[in-house]
Amino acid sequence: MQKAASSSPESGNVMSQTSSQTDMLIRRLSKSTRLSEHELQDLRTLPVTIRETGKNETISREGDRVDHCILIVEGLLARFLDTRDGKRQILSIFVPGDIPDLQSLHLPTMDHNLCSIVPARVGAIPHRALAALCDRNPRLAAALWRETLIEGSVTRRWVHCLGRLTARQRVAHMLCELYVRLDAVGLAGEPIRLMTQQDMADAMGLSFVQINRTLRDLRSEGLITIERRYMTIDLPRLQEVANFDPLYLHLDPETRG
Amino acid sequence: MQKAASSSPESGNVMSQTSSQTDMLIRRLSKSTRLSEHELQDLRTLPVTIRETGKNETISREGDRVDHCILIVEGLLARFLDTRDGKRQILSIFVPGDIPDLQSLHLPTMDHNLCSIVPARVGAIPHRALAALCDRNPRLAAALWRETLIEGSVTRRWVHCLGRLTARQRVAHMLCELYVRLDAVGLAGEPIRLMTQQDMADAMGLSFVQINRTLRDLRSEGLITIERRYMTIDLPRLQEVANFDPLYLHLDPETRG
DNA sequence: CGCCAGGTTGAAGTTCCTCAAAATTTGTGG
DNA sequence: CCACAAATTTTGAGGAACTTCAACCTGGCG
Repeated sequence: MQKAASSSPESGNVMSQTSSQTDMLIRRLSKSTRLSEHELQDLRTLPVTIRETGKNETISREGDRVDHCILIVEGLLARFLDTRDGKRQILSIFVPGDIPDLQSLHLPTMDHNLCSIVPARVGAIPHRALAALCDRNPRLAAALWRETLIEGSVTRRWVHCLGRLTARQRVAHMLCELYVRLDAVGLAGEPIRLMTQQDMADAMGLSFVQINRTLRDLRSEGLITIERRYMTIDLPRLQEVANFDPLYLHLDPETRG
Repeated sequence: MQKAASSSPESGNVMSQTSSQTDMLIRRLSKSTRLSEHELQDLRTLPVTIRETGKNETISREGDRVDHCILIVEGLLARFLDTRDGKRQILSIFVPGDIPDLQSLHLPTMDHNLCSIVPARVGAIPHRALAALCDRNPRLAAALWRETLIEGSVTRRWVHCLGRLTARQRVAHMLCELYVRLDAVGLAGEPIRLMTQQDMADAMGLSFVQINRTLRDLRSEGLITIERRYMTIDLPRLQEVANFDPLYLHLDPETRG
Protein backbone atom coordinates (compact mmCIF):
# COMPACT_ATOMS: atom_id res chain seq x y z
CA MET A 1 0.00 0.00 0.00
CA GLN A 2 1.56 3.26 -1.11
CA LYS A 3 1.51 6.75 0.32
CA ALA A 4 -1.34 9.25 0.01
CA ALA A 5 -1.88 10.98 -3.30
CA SER A 6 -1.04 14.31 -1.69
CA SER A 7 1.82 14.71 -4.13
CA SER A 8 -0.44 14.69 -7.19
CA PRO A 9 -0.47 17.88 -9.27
CA GLU A 10 -2.75 20.70 -8.17
CA SER A 11 -5.36 20.04 -10.79
CA GLY A 12 -7.81 22.77 -9.78
CA ASN A 13 -11.21 22.87 -11.42
CA VAL A 14 -10.49 20.68 -14.41
CA MET A 15 -12.20 17.46 -15.46
CA SER A 16 -9.82 14.55 -15.29
CA GLN A 17 -10.02 10.79 -15.45
CA THR A 18 -6.60 9.65 -14.32
CA SER A 19 -6.60 6.66 -12.03
CA SER A 20 -5.25 8.64 -9.08
CA GLN A 21 -8.55 10.51 -8.60
CA THR A 22 -10.40 7.41 -7.47
CA ASP A 23 -7.40 5.83 -5.81
CA MET A 24 -8.73 6.64 -2.33
CA LEU A 25 -12.16 5.27 -3.20
CA ILE A 26 -10.61 2.02 -4.38
CA ARG A 27 -8.57 1.70 -1.20
CA ARG A 28 -11.71 2.24 0.82
CA LEU A 29 -13.91 -0.21 -1.09
CA SER A 30 -11.16 -2.84 -1.05
CA LYS A 31 -11.46 -2.91 2.74
CA SER A 32 -15.03 -4.16 2.67
CA THR A 33 -15.30 -5.84 -0.76
CA ARG A 34 -12.98 -7.92 -2.94
CA LEU A 35 -12.73 -6.17 -6.29
CA SER A 36 -11.89 -7.82 -9.63
CA GLU A 37 -9.49 -6.19 -12.09
CA HIS A 38 -12.49 -5.38 -14.27
CA GLU A 39 -14.25 -3.69 -11.39
CA LEU A 40 -11.14 -1.70 -10.51
CA GLN A 41 -11.04 -0.48 -14.09
CA ASP A 42 -14.69 0.48 -13.94
CA LEU A 43 -14.01 2.57 -10.85
CA ARG A 44 -10.89 4.18 -12.32
CA THR A 45 -12.81 5.52 -15.30
CA LEU A 46 -15.45 7.31 -13.23
CA PRO A 47 -15.56 10.99 -14.20
CA VAL A 48 -14.30 13.02 -11.24
CA THR A 49 -14.10 16.80 -11.07
CA ILE A 50 -11.52 17.73 -8.46
CA ARG A 51 -11.57 20.94 -6.46
CA GLU A 52 -9.88 22.35 -3.38
CA THR A 53 -11.78 23.68 -0.38
CA GLY A 54 -10.72 25.98 2.43
CA LYS A 55 -10.94 25.08 6.10
CA ASN A 56 -14.52 25.85 6.97
CA GLU A 57 -16.32 25.75 3.67
CA THR A 58 -19.90 24.56 3.26
CA ILE A 59 -20.27 21.98 0.49
CA SER A 60 -24.04 21.49 0.57
CA ARG A 61 -26.95 22.53 2.77
CA GLU A 62 -30.04 20.96 4.31
CA GLY A 63 -32.82 21.14 1.73
CA ASP A 64 -30.49 21.26 -1.30
CA ARG A 65 -31.20 18.85 -4.14
CA VAL A 66 -27.91 17.53 -5.46
CA ASP A 67 -27.08 15.69 -8.69
CA HIS A 68 -23.58 14.49 -7.86
CA CYS A 69 -21.65 12.86 -5.05
CA ILE A 70 -18.47 14.08 -3.39
CA LEU A 71 -15.41 11.85 -3.01
CA ILE A 72 -12.82 13.00 -0.48
CA VAL A 73 -9.27 12.83 -1.81
CA GLU A 74 -7.57 14.72 1.02
CA GLY A 75 -8.66 16.41 4.26
CA LEU A 76 -11.67 15.97 6.52
CA LEU A 77 -15.36 16.74 5.92
CA ALA A 78 -18.24 16.73 8.38
CA ARG A 79 -22.00 16.57 8.37
CA PHE A 80 -23.75 18.90 10.76
CA LEU A 81 -27.05 20.28 11.94
CA ASP A 82 -27.76 23.51 13.77
CA THR A 83 -30.24 24.02 16.60
CA ARG A 84 -32.67 26.92 16.88
CA ASP A 85 -30.47 28.52 19.52
CA GLY A 86 -27.31 28.40 17.46
CA LYS A 87 -25.74 25.20 18.76
CA ARG A 88 -24.14 22.94 16.19
CA GLN A 89 -23.93 19.16 16.18
CA ILE A 90 -21.54 17.31 13.90
CA LEU A 91 -23.18 14.04 12.82
CA SER A 92 -20.31 12.33 11.03
CA ILE A 93 -16.68 12.94 10.18
CA PHE A 94 -15.34 11.79 6.83
CA VAL A 95 -11.83 10.85 5.77
CA PRO A 96 -10.23 10.39 2.32
CA GLY A 97 -11.91 7.61 0.36
CA ASP A 98 -15.32 8.37 1.88
CA ILE A 99 -18.27 9.58 -0.19
CA PRO A 100 -20.07 11.66 2.45
CA ASP A 101 -23.22 12.22 0.41
CA LEU A 102 -23.54 8.82 -1.21
CA GLN A 103 -27.05 8.68 0.22
CA SER A 104 -28.02 11.46 -2.19
CA LEU A 105 -28.00 8.89 -4.98
CA HIS A 106 -31.36 7.69 -3.61
CA LEU A 107 -32.30 10.60 -1.35
CA PRO A 108 -31.35 13.63 -3.42
CA THR A 109 -32.71 16.14 -0.93
CA MET A 110 -30.05 16.81 1.71
CA ASP A 111 -31.31 16.33 5.29
CA HIS A 112 -28.19 17.91 6.81
CA ASN A 113 -25.28 20.21 5.94
CA LEU A 114 -21.86 19.15 4.70
CA CYS A 115 -18.67 21.14 5.22
CA SER A 116 -14.89 20.85 5.37
CA ILE A 117 -13.31 20.96 8.82
CA VAL A 118 -9.71 21.09 7.60
CA PRO A 119 -8.50 22.19 4.14
CA ALA A 120 -9.54 19.46 1.71
CA ARG A 121 -9.44 18.24 -1.85
CA VAL A 122 -12.67 16.67 -3.07
CA GLY A 123 -13.95 15.21 -6.35
CA ALA A 124 -17.49 15.53 -7.70
CA ILE A 125 -18.96 12.45 -9.40
CA PRO A 126 -22.28 12.87 -11.26
CA HIS A 127 -25.16 10.74 -10.00
CA ARG A 128 -25.62 9.73 -13.62
CA ALA A 129 -22.20 8.10 -13.71
CA LEU A 130 -22.69 6.31 -10.39
CA ALA A 131 -26.15 5.08 -11.35
CA ALA A 132 -24.76 3.77 -14.63
CA LEU A 133 -21.98 2.03 -12.74
CA CYS A 134 -24.52 0.34 -10.46
CA ASP A 135 -26.60 -0.78 -13.45
CA ARG A 136 -23.57 -2.18 -15.25
CA ASN A 137 -22.26 -4.03 -12.24
CA PRO A 138 -24.55 -5.21 -9.42
CA ARG A 139 -21.52 -6.21 -7.34
CA LEU A 140 -20.29 -2.62 -7.35
CA ALA A 141 -23.81 -1.48 -6.54
CA ALA A 142 -23.73 -3.83 -3.56
CA ALA A 143 -20.29 -2.52 -2.60
CA LEU A 144 -21.58 1.05 -2.54
CA TRP A 145 -24.70 -0.02 -0.66
CA ARG A 146 -22.38 -1.71 1.82
CA GLU A 147 -20.44 1.54 2.25
CA THR A 148 -23.61 3.36 3.25
CA LEU A 149 -24.38 0.54 5.68
CA ILE A 150 -20.96 0.76 7.29
CA GLU A 151 -21.42 4.47 7.65
CA GLY A 152 -24.72 3.76 9.40
CA SER A 153 -22.87 1.47 11.79
CA VAL A 154 -20.41 4.27 12.56
CA THR A 155 -23.24 6.70 13.24
CA ARG A 156 -24.85 4.20 15.60
CA ARG A 157 -21.59 3.92 17.52
CA TRP A 158 -21.65 7.69 17.91
CA VAL A 159 -25.11 7.43 19.45
CA HIS A 160 -23.64 5.05 21.96
CA CYS A 161 -20.73 7.42 22.63
CA LEU A 162 -22.94 10.47 23.14
CA GLY A 163 -25.52 8.62 25.18
CA ARG A 164 -23.43 6.60 27.59
CA LEU A 165 -19.74 7.56 27.65
CA THR A 166 -17.97 10.18 29.75
CA ALA A 167 -16.22 13.11 28.09
CA ARG A 168 -12.89 11.33 28.50
CA GLN A 169 -14.16 8.14 26.90
CA ARG A 170 -15.89 9.98 24.10
CA VAL A 171 -12.81 11.92 23.09
CA ALA A 172 -10.64 8.80 23.29
CA HIS A 173 -13.16 6.89 21.17
CA MET A 174 -13.34 9.59 18.54
CA LEU A 175 -9.55 9.75 18.25
CA CYS A 176 -9.25 5.96 18.00
CA GLU A 177 -11.88 5.88 15.27
CA LEU A 178 -10.24 8.69 13.35
CA TYR A 179 -6.87 6.93 13.55
CA VAL A 180 -8.16 3.52 12.46
CA ARG A 181 -10.19 4.93 9.58
CA LEU A 182 -7.23 6.94 8.32
CA ASP A 183 -5.02 3.89 8.73
CA ALA A 184 -7.41 1.90 6.55
CA VAL A 185 -6.55 4.18 3.61
CA GLY A 186 -2.86 4.34 4.48
CA LEU A 187 -2.86 7.79 6.10
CA ALA A 188 -1.96 6.99 9.69
CA GLY A 189 1.78 6.67 9.19
CA GLU A 190 2.43 10.30 9.98
CA PRO A 191 0.86 12.69 12.52
CA ILE A 192 -2.84 13.32 11.93
CA ARG A 193 -4.14 16.78 11.12
CA LEU A 194 -6.83 17.67 13.66
CA MET A 195 -9.94 19.80 13.34
CA THR A 196 -10.40 22.62 15.87
CA GLN A 197 -11.41 21.86 19.44
CA GLN A 198 -14.72 23.56 18.73
CA ASP A 199 -15.32 21.02 15.96
CA MET A 200 -14.44 18.15 18.29
CA ALA A 201 -16.86 19.60 20.82
CA ASP A 202 -19.60 19.82 18.21
CA ALA A 203 -18.93 16.23 17.23
CA MET A 204 -18.99 14.78 20.74
CA GLY A 205 -21.82 16.89 22.15
CA LEU A 206 -19.54 18.69 24.60
CA SER A 207 -18.35 22.26 25.14
CA PHE A 208 -14.99 23.25 23.68
CA VAL A 209 -13.80 23.99 27.22
CA GLN A 210 -14.43 20.39 28.19
CA ILE A 211 -12.64 19.15 25.07
CA ASN A 212 -9.68 21.32 25.96
CA ARG A 213 -9.43 19.97 29.48
CA THR A 214 -9.87 16.40 28.32
CA LEU A 215 -7.15 16.71 25.69
CA ARG A 216 -4.88 18.27 28.32
CA ASP A 217 -5.41 15.28 30.59
CA LEU A 218 -4.84 12.74 27.80
CA ARG A 219 -1.71 14.63 26.82
CA SER A 220 -0.36 14.78 30.36
CA GLU A 221 -0.81 11.02 30.63
CA GLY A 222 1.08 10.49 27.40
CA LEU A 223 -1.89 8.95 25.57
CA ILE A 224 -1.68 11.53 22.80
CA THR A 225 0.80 14.10 21.56
CA ILE A 226 -0.33 17.26 19.80
CA GLU A 227 2.01 19.61 18.01
CA ARG A 228 0.71 22.43 15.88
CA ARG A 229 -2.62 20.68 15.30
CA TYR A 230 -0.96 17.45 14.29
CA MET A 231 -1.53 14.50 16.59
CA THR A 232 0.09 11.15 17.25
CA ILE A 233 -1.60 8.64 19.55
CA ASP A 234 -0.79 5.66 21.73
CA LEU A 235 -3.46 3.50 20.16
CA PRO A 236 -3.43 0.53 22.58
CA ARG A 237 -3.73 2.70 25.69
CA LEU A 238 -6.28 5.05 24.13
CA GLN A 239 -8.26 2.03 22.95
CA GLU A 240 -8.31 0.80 26.53
CA VAL A 241 -9.66 4.14 27.79
CA ALA A 242 -12.47 4.18 25.23
CA ASN A 243 -13.09 0.45 25.21
CA PHE A 244 -12.69 0.83 21.46
CA ASP A 245 -13.30 -2.24 19.30
CA PRO A 246 -12.98 -1.61 15.54
CA LEU A 247 -15.41 -4.39 14.62
CA TYR A 248 -18.15 -1.85 13.90
CA LEU A 249 -16.02 -0.31 11.12
CA HIS A 250 -16.37 -3.55 9.12
CA LEU A 251 -12.89 -3.12 7.67
CA ASP A 252 -12.17 -6.81 7.24
CA PRO A 253 -13.31 -8.20 3.87
CA GLU A 254 -12.53 -11.75 5.01
CA THR A 255 -15.26 -11.92 7.58
CA ARG A 256 -17.35 -9.22 5.92
CA GLY A 257 -17.84 -8.42 9.60
CA MET B 1 -55.66 3.36 4.71
CA GLN B 2 -57.07 0.59 6.83
CA LYS B 3 -56.50 -0.51 10.39
CA ALA B 4 -53.56 -2.53 11.67
CA ALA B 5 -53.44 -6.24 10.97
CA SER B 6 -53.65 -6.96 14.67
CA SER B 7 -56.83 -8.94 14.06
CA SER B 8 -55.06 -11.54 11.90
CA PRO B 9 -55.08 -15.12 13.24
CA GLU B 10 -52.41 -16.09 15.75
CA SER B 11 -50.34 -18.02 13.26
CA GLY B 12 -47.53 -19.05 15.59
CA ASN B 13 -44.45 -20.71 14.15
CA VAL B 14 -45.86 -21.72 10.78
CA MET B 15 -44.64 -20.77 7.31
CA SER B 16 -47.18 -18.70 5.47
CA GLN B 17 -47.26 -16.65 2.31
CA THR B 18 -50.52 -14.76 2.55
CA SER B 19 -50.37 -11.14 1.44
CA SER B 20 -51.06 -9.83 4.92
CA GLN B 21 -47.59 -10.81 6.16
CA THR B 22 -45.83 -8.22 4.04
CA ASP B 23 -48.65 -5.71 4.24
CA MET B 24 -46.72 -3.54 6.67
CA LEU B 25 -43.59 -3.69 4.53
CA ILE B 26 -45.56 -2.55 1.51
CA ARG B 27 -47.08 0.34 3.45
CA ARG B 28 -43.63 1.37 4.54
CA LEU B 29 -41.98 1.14 1.12
CA SER B 30 -44.89 2.97 -0.50
CA LYS B 31 -43.99 6.00 1.58
CA SER B 32 -40.59 6.40 -0.03
CA THR B 33 -41.01 4.67 -3.39
CA ARG B 34 -43.80 4.36 -5.96
CA LEU B 35 -44.45 0.66 -6.47
CA SER B 36 -45.95 -0.93 -9.58
CA GLU B 37 -48.58 -3.68 -9.35
CA HIS B 38 -45.92 -6.14 -10.46
CA GLU B 39 -43.58 -5.02 -7.71
CA LEU B 40 -46.35 -5.25 -5.12
CA GLN B 41 -46.92 -8.82 -6.22
CA ASP B 42 -43.23 -9.57 -5.95
CA LEU B 43 -43.23 -8.31 -2.37
CA ARG B 44 -46.40 -10.21 -1.44
CA THR B 45 -44.89 -13.53 -2.43
CA LEU B 46 -41.82 -13.17 -0.21
CA PRO B 47 -41.56 -16.16 2.13
CA VAL B 48 -42.15 -14.92 5.67
CA THR B 49 -42.00 -17.04 8.82
CA ILE B 50 -44.04 -15.31 11.47
CA ARG B 51 -43.39 -15.63 15.19
CA GLU B 52 -44.43 -13.89 18.39
CA THR B 53 -41.97 -12.44 20.88
CA GLY B 54 -42.37 -11.48 24.52
CA LYS B 55 -41.62 -8.04 25.90
CA ASN B 56 -37.89 -8.11 26.43
CA GLU B 57 -36.68 -10.83 24.15
CA THR B 58 -33.33 -10.73 22.38
CA ILE B 59 -33.63 -11.43 18.65
CA SER B 60 -29.96 -11.36 17.70
CA ARG B 61 -26.65 -10.48 19.32
CA GLU B 62 -23.48 -8.56 18.48
CA GLY B 63 -21.16 -10.95 16.68
CA ASP B 64 -23.93 -13.23 15.38
CA ARG B 65 -23.89 -14.11 11.70
CA VAL B 66 -27.45 -14.11 10.42
CA ASP B 67 -28.96 -15.52 7.20
CA HIS B 68 -32.34 -13.85 7.30
CA CYS B 69 -33.94 -10.48 7.95
CA ILE B 70 -36.68 -9.63 10.39
CA LEU B 71 -39.82 -7.75 9.34
CA ILE B 72 -41.86 -6.21 12.15
CA VAL B 73 -45.58 -6.88 11.82
CA GLU B 74 -46.62 -5.62 15.25
CA GLY B 75 -44.89 -4.15 18.30
CA LEU B 76 -41.60 -2.31 18.77
CA LEU B 77 -38.02 -3.55 18.44
CA ALA B 78 -34.78 -1.83 19.39
CA ARG B 79 -31.09 -2.03 18.65
CA PHE B 80 -28.79 -1.66 21.62
CA LEU B 81 -25.24 -1.83 22.87
CA ASP B 82 -23.99 -2.37 26.40
CA THR B 83 -21.05 -0.60 28.05
CA ARG B 84 -18.37 -2.31 30.12
CA ASP B 85 -19.97 -0.99 33.29
CA GLY B 86 -23.42 -2.31 32.52
CA LYS B 87 -25.04 0.76 30.99
CA ARG B 88 -27.20 0.19 27.95
CA GLN B 89 -27.74 2.48 24.96
CA ILE B 90 -30.59 1.96 22.54
CA LEU B 91 -29.43 2.93 19.05
CA SER B 92 -32.69 2.76 17.11
CA ILE B 93 -36.33 2.00 17.69
CA PHE B 94 -38.30 0.15 15.04
CA VAL B 95 -42.00 0.14 14.22
CA PRO B 96 -44.17 -2.20 12.12
CA GLY B 97 -43.05 -2.25 8.49
CA ASP B 98 -39.40 -1.76 9.43
CA ILE B 99 -36.72 -4.36 8.71
CA PRO B 100 -34.36 -3.67 11.62
CA ASP B 101 -31.55 -5.88 10.36
CA LEU B 102 -31.79 -5.16 6.65
CA GLN B 103 -28.10 -4.21 6.80
CA SER B 104 -27.32 -7.89 7.48
CA LEU B 105 -28.01 -8.57 3.80
CA HIS B 106 -24.59 -7.03 3.09
CA LEU B 107 -23.04 -7.03 6.58
CA PRO B 108 -24.07 -10.44 7.93
CA THR B 109 -22.11 -10.07 11.18
CA MET B 110 -24.24 -8.14 13.68
CA ASP B 111 -22.46 -5.11 15.16
CA HIS B 112 -25.16 -4.57 17.81
CA ASN B 113 -27.95 -6.41 19.59
CA LEU B 114 -31.61 -6.50 18.60
CA CYS B 115 -34.51 -7.02 21.00
CA SER B 116 -38.21 -6.41 21.46
CA ILE B 117 -39.21 -3.60 23.82
CA VAL B 118 -42.93 -4.38 23.79
CA PRO B 119 -44.57 -7.69 22.85
CA ALA B 120 -44.19 -8.07 19.11
CA ARG B 121 -44.96 -10.17 16.06
CA VAL B 122 -42.12 -10.47 13.59
CA GLY B 123 -41.51 -12.30 10.32
CA ALA B 124 -38.24 -13.86 9.21
CA ILE B 125 -37.33 -13.49 5.52
CA PRO B 126 -34.33 -15.49 4.24
CA HIS B 127 -31.46 -13.43 2.81
CA ARG B 128 -31.68 -15.75 -0.18
CA ALA B 129 -35.20 -14.56 -0.98
CA LEU B 130 -34.33 -10.89 -0.54
CA ALA B 131 -31.17 -11.19 -2.64
CA ALA B 132 -33.17 -12.89 -5.39
CA LEU B 133 -35.75 -10.13 -5.22
CA CYS B 134 -33.01 -7.52 -5.63
CA ASP B 135 -31.53 -9.38 -8.59
CA ARG B 136 -34.93 -9.73 -10.27
CA ASN B 137 -35.88 -6.12 -9.78
CA PRO B 138 -33.27 -3.36 -9.45
CA ARG B 139 -35.99 -0.85 -8.55
CA LEU B 140 -36.90 -2.92 -5.50
CA ALA B 141 -33.21 -3.24 -4.69
CA ALA B 142 -33.00 0.54 -4.82
CA ALA B 143 -36.12 0.81 -2.66
CA LEU B 144 -34.55 -1.40 0.01
CA TRP B 145 -31.27 0.49 -0.24
CA ARG B 146 -33.28 3.67 0.23
CA GLU B 147 -34.87 2.22 3.38
CA THR B 148 -31.43 1.67 4.90
CA LEU B 149 -30.50 5.23 3.95
CA ILE B 150 -33.59 6.67 5.60
CA GLU B 151 -32.78 4.69 8.70
CA GLY B 152 -29.31 6.25 8.62
CA SER B 153 -30.92 9.66 8.49
CA VAL B 154 -32.99 8.80 11.56
CA THR B 155 -29.90 7.66 13.45
CA ARG B 156 -28.14 10.91 12.58
CA ARG B 157 -31.05 12.86 13.99
CA TRP B 158 -30.62 10.92 17.22
CA VAL B 159 -26.99 12.01 17.34
CA HIS B 160 -28.24 15.58 17.15
CA CYS B 161 -30.79 14.92 19.91
CA LEU B 162 -28.29 13.31 22.27
CA GLY B 163 -25.57 15.83 21.57
CA ARG B 164 -27.40 19.13 21.72
CA LEU B 165 -30.94 18.89 23.09
CA THR B 166 -32.12 19.13 26.71
CA ALA B 167 -33.87 16.19 28.36
CA ARG B 168 -37.23 17.85 27.71
CA GLN B 169 -36.50 18.40 24.04
CA ARG B 170 -35.10 14.92 23.58
CA VAL B 171 -38.14 13.22 25.04
CA ALA B 172 -40.49 15.42 23.03
CA HIS B 173 -38.52 14.68 19.86
CA MET B 174 -38.54 10.95 20.44
CA LEU B 175 -42.30 10.92 21.02
CA CYS B 176 -42.95 13.03 17.90
CA GLU B 177 -40.81 10.70 15.82
CA LEU B 178 -42.51 7.62 17.20
CA TYR B 179 -45.93 9.10 16.46
CA VAL B 180 -45.13 10.17 12.90
CA ARG B 181 -43.48 6.87 12.01
CA LEU B 182 -46.42 4.90 13.37
CA ASP B 183 -48.78 7.24 11.54
CA ALA B 184 -46.96 6.48 8.29
CA VAL B 185 -48.10 2.86 8.53
CA GLY B 186 -51.56 3.75 9.77
CA LEU B 187 -51.02 2.96 13.45
CA ALA B 188 -51.39 6.37 15.06
CA GLY B 189 -55.17 6.47 15.12
CA GLU B 190 -55.38 4.98 18.59
CA PRO B 191 -53.22 5.44 21.71
CA ILE B 192 -49.63 4.30 21.26
CA ARG B 193 -48.19 1.46 23.31
CA LEU B 194 -45.06 2.74 25.07
CA MET B 195 -41.89 0.97 26.06
CA THR B 196 -40.79 1.26 29.71
CA GLN B 197 -39.29 4.47 31.03
CA GLN B 198 -36.01 2.62 31.45
CA ASP B 199 -36.08 1.89 27.71
CA MET B 200 -36.80 5.53 26.91
CA ALA B 201 -33.89 6.48 29.17
CA ASP B 202 -31.59 4.05 27.37
CA ALA B 203 -32.71 5.48 24.05
CA MET B 204 -32.21 9.14 24.93
CA GLY B 205 -29.02 8.77 26.97
CA LEU B 206 -30.72 9.81 30.22
CA SER B 207 -31.52 8.18 33.56
CA PHE B 208 -34.95 6.70 34.03
CA VAL B 209 -35.50 9.15 36.88
CA GLN B 210 -35.00 12.05 34.50
CA ILE B 211 -37.37 10.47 31.98
CA ASN B 212 -39.97 10.10 34.69
CA ARG B 213 -39.75 13.74 35.75
CA THR B 214 -39.80 14.91 32.14
CA LEU B 215 -42.88 12.86 31.29
CA ARG B 216 -44.55 14.20 34.45
CA ASP B 217 -43.91 17.76 33.29
CA LEU B 218 -45.13 17.11 29.75
CA ARG B 219 -48.22 15.46 31.19
CA SER B 220 -48.96 18.29 33.60
CA GLU B 221 -48.78 20.72 30.68
CA GLY B 222 -51.20 18.61 28.68
CA LEU B 223 -48.72 17.84 25.91
CA ILE B 224 -49.17 14.11 26.39
CA THR B 225 -51.58 11.75 28.11
CA ILE B 226 -50.49 8.36 29.40
CA GLU B 227 -52.85 5.69 30.63
CA ARG B 228 -51.63 2.19 31.38
CA ARG B 229 -48.61 2.58 29.07
CA TYR B 230 -50.73 3.84 26.23
CA MET B 231 -50.07 7.38 25.12
CA THR B 232 -51.82 10.07 23.12
CA ILE B 233 -50.00 13.26 22.20
CA ASP B 234 -50.70 16.86 21.23
CA LEU B 235 -48.49 16.71 18.15
CA PRO B 236 -48.38 20.40 17.20
CA ARG B 237 -47.39 21.55 20.69
CA LEU B 238 -44.94 18.69 21.23
CA GLN B 239 -43.44 19.41 17.82
CA GLU B 240 -42.90 23.00 18.93
CA VAL B 241 -41.10 21.88 22.10
CA ALA B 242 -38.75 19.58 20.18
CA ASN B 243 -38.45 21.76 17.09
CA PHE B 244 -39.43 18.57 15.28
CA ASP B 245 -39.42 18.65 11.47
CA PRO B 246 -40.30 15.30 9.83
CA LEU B 247 -38.27 16.04 6.69
CA TYR B 248 -35.50 13.72 7.85
CA LEU B 249 -37.90 10.76 7.81
CA HIS B 250 -38.17 11.08 4.01
CA LEU B 251 -41.78 9.95 4.06
CA ASP B 252 -42.85 11.85 0.98
CA PRO B 253 -42.38 9.88 -2.27
CA GLU B 254 -43.24 12.98 -4.33
CA THR B 255 -40.15 14.90 -3.37
CA ARG B 256 -38.14 11.81 -2.53
CA GLY B 257 -37.03 14.24 0.18
C1' DC C 1 4.13 44.26 14.26
C1' DG C 2 -0.24 43.75 15.35
C1' DC C 3 -4.38 41.26 14.39
C1' DC C 4 -7.33 37.30 15.07
C1' DA C 5 -8.74 32.59 15.28
C1' DG C 6 -8.02 29.30 18.31
C1' DG C 7 -6.30 27.48 22.70
C1' DT C 8 -5.98 27.63 27.94
C1' DT C 9 -7.44 28.32 32.59
C1' DG C 10 -10.35 29.68 36.69
C1' DA C 11 -14.74 30.20 39.00
C1' DA C 12 -19.59 29.92 39.39
C1' DG C 13 -23.85 27.81 37.92
C1' DT C 14 -26.92 24.17 35.90
C1' DT C 15 -28.47 19.95 34.43
C1' DC C 16 -28.75 15.67 35.15
C1' DC C 17 -27.20 11.45 37.89
C1' DT C 18 -27.13 8.37 41.85
C1' DC C 19 -28.97 6.57 45.81
C1' DA C 20 -32.83 5.39 48.46
C1' DA C 21 -37.50 4.43 49.69
C1' DA C 22 -42.26 4.14 48.82
C1' DA C 23 -46.32 3.66 45.72
C1' DT C 24 -48.37 1.56 41.91
C1' DT C 25 -49.01 -1.55 38.19
C1' DT C 26 -48.43 -5.89 35.96
C1' DG C 27 -47.94 -10.68 35.61
C1' DT C 28 -48.72 -15.35 37.43
C1' DG C 29 -50.23 -19.30 39.77
C1' DG C 30 -53.68 -21.08 42.61
C1' DC D 1 -61.00 -13.81 40.45
C1' DC D 2 -57.72 -13.14 44.00
C1' DA D 3 -53.26 -12.88 46.19
C1' DC D 4 -48.71 -12.45 45.94
C1' DA D 5 -44.29 -11.50 43.70
C1' DA D 6 -41.93 -8.93 40.41
C1' DA D 7 -41.47 -5.06 37.61
C1' DT D 8 -42.11 -0.41 36.97
C1' DT D 9 -43.16 4.24 38.34
C1' DT D 10 -42.77 8.05 41.46
C1' DT D 11 -40.61 11.32 44.57
C1' DG D 12 -36.93 13.39 47.57
C1' DA D 13 -32.17 14.68 48.61
C1' DG D 14 -27.44 15.21 47.72
C1' DG D 15 -23.60 15.05 44.51
C1' DA D 16 -20.90 14.71 40.06
C1' DA D 17 -20.06 16.10 35.43
C1' DC D 18 -20.27 19.31 32.48
C1' DT D 19 -21.61 24.23 30.90
C1' DT D 20 -21.19 29.07 30.85
C1' DC D 21 -18.86 33.19 31.41
C1' DA D 22 -14.81 35.69 31.41
C1' DA D 23 -10.15 36.63 31.04
C1' DC D 24 -5.81 35.78 29.18
C1' DC D 25 -2.42 33.40 26.18
C1' DT D 26 -0.32 31.79 21.67
C1' DG D 27 0.96 31.23 17.09
C1' DG D 28 0.28 31.99 12.24
C1' DC D 29 -0.10 35.51 8.85
C1' DG D 30 -1.00 39.71 6.37
